[in-house]
Amino acid sequence: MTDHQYTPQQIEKNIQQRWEDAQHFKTEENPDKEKFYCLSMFPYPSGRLHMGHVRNYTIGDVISRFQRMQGKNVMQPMGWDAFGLPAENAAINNNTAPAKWTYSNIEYMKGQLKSLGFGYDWSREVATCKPDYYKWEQWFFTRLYEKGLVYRKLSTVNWDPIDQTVLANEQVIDGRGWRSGAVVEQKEIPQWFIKITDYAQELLDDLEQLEDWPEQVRAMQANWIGRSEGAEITFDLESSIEGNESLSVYTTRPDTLYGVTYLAVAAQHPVALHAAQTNAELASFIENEKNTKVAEADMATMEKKGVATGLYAIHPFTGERLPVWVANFVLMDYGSGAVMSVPGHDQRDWEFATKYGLTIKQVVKASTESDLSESAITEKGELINSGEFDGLDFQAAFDGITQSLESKGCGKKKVNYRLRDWGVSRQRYWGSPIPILNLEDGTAVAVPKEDLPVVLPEDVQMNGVTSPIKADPEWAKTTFNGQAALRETDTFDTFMESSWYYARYCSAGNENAMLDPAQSNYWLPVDQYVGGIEHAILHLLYSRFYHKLLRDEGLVDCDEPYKRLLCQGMVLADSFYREDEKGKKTWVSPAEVTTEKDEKGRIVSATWNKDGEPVTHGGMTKMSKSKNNGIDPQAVIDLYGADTVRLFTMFAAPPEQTLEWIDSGVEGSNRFLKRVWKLVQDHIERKPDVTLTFDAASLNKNQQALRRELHKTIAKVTDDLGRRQTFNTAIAAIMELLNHLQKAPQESDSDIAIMGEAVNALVQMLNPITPHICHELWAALGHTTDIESVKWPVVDKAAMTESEKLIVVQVNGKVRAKITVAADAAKEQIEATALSQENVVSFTDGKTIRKVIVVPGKLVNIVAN
RNA sequence: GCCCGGGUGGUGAAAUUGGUAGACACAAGGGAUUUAAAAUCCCUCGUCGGUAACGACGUGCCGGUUCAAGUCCGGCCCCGGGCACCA
Repeated sequence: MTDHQYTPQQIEKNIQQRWEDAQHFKTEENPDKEKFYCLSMFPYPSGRLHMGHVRNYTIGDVISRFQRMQGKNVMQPMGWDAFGLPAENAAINNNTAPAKWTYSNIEYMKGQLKSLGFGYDWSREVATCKPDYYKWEQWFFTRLYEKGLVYRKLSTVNWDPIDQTVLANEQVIDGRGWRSGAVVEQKEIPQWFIKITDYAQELLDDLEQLEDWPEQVRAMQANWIGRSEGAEITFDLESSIEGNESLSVYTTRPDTLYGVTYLAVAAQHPVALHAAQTNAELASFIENEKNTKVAEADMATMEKKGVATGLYAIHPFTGERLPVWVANFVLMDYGSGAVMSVPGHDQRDWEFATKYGLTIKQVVKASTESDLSESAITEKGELINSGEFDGLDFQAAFDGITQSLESKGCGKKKVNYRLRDWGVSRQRYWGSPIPILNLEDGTAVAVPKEDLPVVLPEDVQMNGVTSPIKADPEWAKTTFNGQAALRETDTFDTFMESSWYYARYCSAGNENAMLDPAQSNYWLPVDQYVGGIEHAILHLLYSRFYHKLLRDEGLVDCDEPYKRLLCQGMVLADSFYREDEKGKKTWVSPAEVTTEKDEKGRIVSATWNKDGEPVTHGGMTKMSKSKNNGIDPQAVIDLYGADTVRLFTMFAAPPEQTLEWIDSGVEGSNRFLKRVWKLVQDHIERKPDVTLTFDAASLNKNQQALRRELHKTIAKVTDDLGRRQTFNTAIAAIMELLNHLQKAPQESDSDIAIMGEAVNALVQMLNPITPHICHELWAALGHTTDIESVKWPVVDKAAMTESEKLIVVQVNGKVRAKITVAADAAKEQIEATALSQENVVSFTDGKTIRKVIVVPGKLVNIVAN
């Protein structure tokens, strides 16, 4: 017998304990059942769950429980993205070791996840900082190394000259080291790269398969990959430089070749460096550029600057002498680090040419009146001043000129990508060691499989400057085939761990292999992935890349890791601040503010509870530390229970939109659950006979209407939770149903029987969203089987059919009357009824009826004038 | 600059295939119950006019297609996100 009061805290604790004891959410491969793999992005164990986590994981749990109730074999795992810089910082601040801090956070947050009732299979839990996880990542990296997909090259890092250490980008604040305050320098050190560019085309092409991904994410990935079609063109130099007789450029506009009036190279280009040896002005320009890159890297519209090298190249078709310039807008790491400049048809080249008095030549006809002294003509069009190619359109000119270049051996079509290879070296401590040995003879080898994992020591002292494995000279020392060797002391980018965790869940704990294909091929691809939009590019792209690497290693057999993707929106809350004389804002937590509202409900004034003095309302902003407006989920769970938090989170906005956290809205959600509780308890108190049935044919009008309402709701909720994933409208439909049920009289046996049908369905439909209260009510309704293992309510089509329909009557598109007609009424009859309506008559009076449109079951539109 | 989203009551939103704009909820106002409060229940709630029935207007702006437009098309304004000297 259940309580008359809804007491979420007690109910929730009991059921969570039962789930845990019974290992209720543990899953195994079962070929007889359709599988469903639902994955939420695993959290970084920062200490406490925030509202963003709650939203993310509630969405995942609702989908999981819904799919479970569709009879599928649902796996929903959870783990920890446990490596990363914050642990190092926290360790220093708390005088502990990153490992200890991380493990205790995991412990706490795991408890929080359980208190929200998420149905995770904890037997598959992974923590990426554990050797049994990163061992396989290291092994896989050595496989890639052997396949030639990994290479080492010099690459730039942020260098703190006082601390003598490498800084991560987030440790550089306004160009200075976060701890030392020293001006950060750029330094070149050898780092490891994985050849993601080898897969650029496939990563681009396969985006088309991802029909169930948000369009936005696909567009962002396509932009990031940045494919462009053009030509590589080689210009002979007038005189050779250090054995090089030519200069190669990349262009997407080979059609404008006749408009080239100069070439431009990057400051780091070998040609530039060579010329600088005998050109002091150029040398200082190059030196200056080095510094500018550091201090003004974010300047979006930097002035176009350059210096002539004094060198000349020869136009492959006209033989003209083209001066070679060094320009600050040419990027060394895109294309070949050199461009052909067509100031007549490229705005950037035009600005540069105008500034330095270089020739501007028109070779494409302008469609409108354009003046080359105003700006470049960038549209594509018919060629002029281009010798034999005059009169060709863009495509014909593109093809003709590249073919001609190719036959002369000085050019060819080329596809370029914006995407760069993935640099995976980090000079941090709290990450997986890179499994490479540097031998005395200067060569590098992969750590042999039997010596893996290269274990990261966990019991360390952090000094805040140098990584403990770099600070300890002994750690790196080892041998390889009798030869002295030094271990790599850099660690992997943490994206390495998060790129394959989804697959490891399928074979979690396997000590003999990274993945067991029998398991991964049963579960993969992930059917539903849920996470934040902030991972739209890097994580999702690296992860897709890694999946293809796993496929090519024979560990998985599908092409893409995530079938359907849902990116949830941010969680916002009111923010409040106080400004001092200097304009510095101090943010006050909304939990400590009392607000006054006008009759429209808008905040007109706010005071800080601590001193009773006013604070300014800063509007609804993303919950963040900087705005001090984070709402602690734990406090809300303690007050209202997890079900209320889950319900509000899913109801207040569609999942991909921003969610405004409103206390009164949370109360409203709690109110709804209390009403559900009361409705079901009232029904139970009528002591309904479980065998009580009704004869569908002999129901009165109101009873029929109620059943119609119920079955329409079942159809809508099923579609909203499954196909549409608009959880907010599913909940609205259930609320509407509750409103109807509350008003339904309970006089006859058939009244009670219909109510029984309805409350059972309602509890089932609500279960994915608020599982605790639903499990409790389900048991109270006398069921002994688990609510999630019984069949999802089925739509009774007969109950949905209406004998009469409400039809809207419009005159010239405006509603003038509403009529009720028999569902099978003939068109003519509907038309006649519509035309006889008093209001319709008055609006058509004196007019001629031109046309009558009848949309069966919906509306009649009478066109008259 | 380029590429995606989006703009609907006091507020969050709904309207799925072009067919009753504002479901559901929050806030607000009024009432019942109560010694009182909380809780609960009932009513009103886009704007303007009207006691009402009802009417006019109304989905960022201008125009178009259509019997019918929040929804489709063209142009513009504003907001959010992503990318950006990418040749």
